[in-house]
Amino acid sequence: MGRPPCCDKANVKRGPWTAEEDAKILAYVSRHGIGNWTLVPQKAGLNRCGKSCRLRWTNYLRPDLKHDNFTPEEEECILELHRTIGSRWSLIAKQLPGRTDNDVKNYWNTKLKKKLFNMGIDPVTHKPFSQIFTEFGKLSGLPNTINQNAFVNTEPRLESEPFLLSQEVPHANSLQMIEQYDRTLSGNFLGKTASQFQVTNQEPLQPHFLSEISSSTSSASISNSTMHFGSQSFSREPSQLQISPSSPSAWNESSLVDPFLSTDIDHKEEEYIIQGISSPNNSLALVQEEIPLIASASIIQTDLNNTGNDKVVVSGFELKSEPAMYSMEASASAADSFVESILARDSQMQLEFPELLDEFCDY
DNA sequence: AAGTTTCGCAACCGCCTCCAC
DNA sequence: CGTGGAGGCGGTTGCGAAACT
Repeated sequence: MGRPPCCDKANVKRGPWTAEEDAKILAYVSRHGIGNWTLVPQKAGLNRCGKSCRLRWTNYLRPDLKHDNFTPEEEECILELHRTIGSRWSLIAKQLPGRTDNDVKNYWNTKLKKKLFNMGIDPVTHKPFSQIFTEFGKLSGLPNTINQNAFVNTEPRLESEPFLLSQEVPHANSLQMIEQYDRTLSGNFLGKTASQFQVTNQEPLQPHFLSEISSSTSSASISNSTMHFGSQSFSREPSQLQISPSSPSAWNESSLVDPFLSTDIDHKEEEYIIQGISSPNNSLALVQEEIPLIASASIIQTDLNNTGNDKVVVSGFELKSEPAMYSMEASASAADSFVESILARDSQMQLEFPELLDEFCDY
């Protein structure tokens, strides 16, 4: 039944191809074109599996292939397409003339994945790690200190000193149009003034992509001297820090699920409205008026371990310049209808079923 | 200069769908 | 209609080159 095997799998040659073998494939294809690859080894005089011949041709010998480095435009296209459709390398490669799915896959695995990781972005979801951990903390009910301490919060902190938060200038990067802020502030915030604690933070800011803004700005903005995080806002009353709980309706229900309920931890995790925040030193203020900031989220935790220190995690994006459109715009116009339909579908789903897309389409 | 580690990428592996038999 | 190979694809590996110690 079925077809006969294309070759004697046990006795075909494997491993690197020689120039002579390459020449045989090239000669065969130039004479007969591409057809049934199972016949190629026999007709071209090669002791190789037909599948291996096809791979050698499509990934290396094809005359239309580029063998030079990926351009910044190609890189941005890969990033944007991967963010949208995930690791569908063949679809991504179709948008990059002269590149194979293997090229794109290798470039992703060796360069882009690390690049994103170093920028504080999860290469799978393309979201900032801090956002993922925050969301995970809310979903699982884990106290967020665990998440932050484990993955994000490595900054040194001094407590019971005046509030300080420096704003370092990040390094330049071609993809970088905005800067991400992820900061954990420590101190006993509730009922305290800024002079009663200090937060230092000298870490360079992490760059981030414009694409993340769209999903995060709906609840965040900054205007003049007030920074708003959803229902929370920071204003600049001199030398005063006031953080007060929002109304109970603003509490995140899921965050109240505490896996450690059986312990003696006094679980007070909740969301707050931050009515005021300021610094005794304007040059080191958390928010300086002249910096355009688009914030994404903030989590405040009160003294989960009765250490006398509350924690505030602030995430935001500083718009560095007028955002140029990604090369995706150009490439999409030339994209084949399949990819376009996927992108259109995802956009439509994002509008109609954002929860579904977040949950099931995190490639 | 030699040894070790990391990087880059070609090639292979294994799974899935399609389709010839 | 069932079987199993071809073709396609994404994931992984192995090895030579480059970088580092």
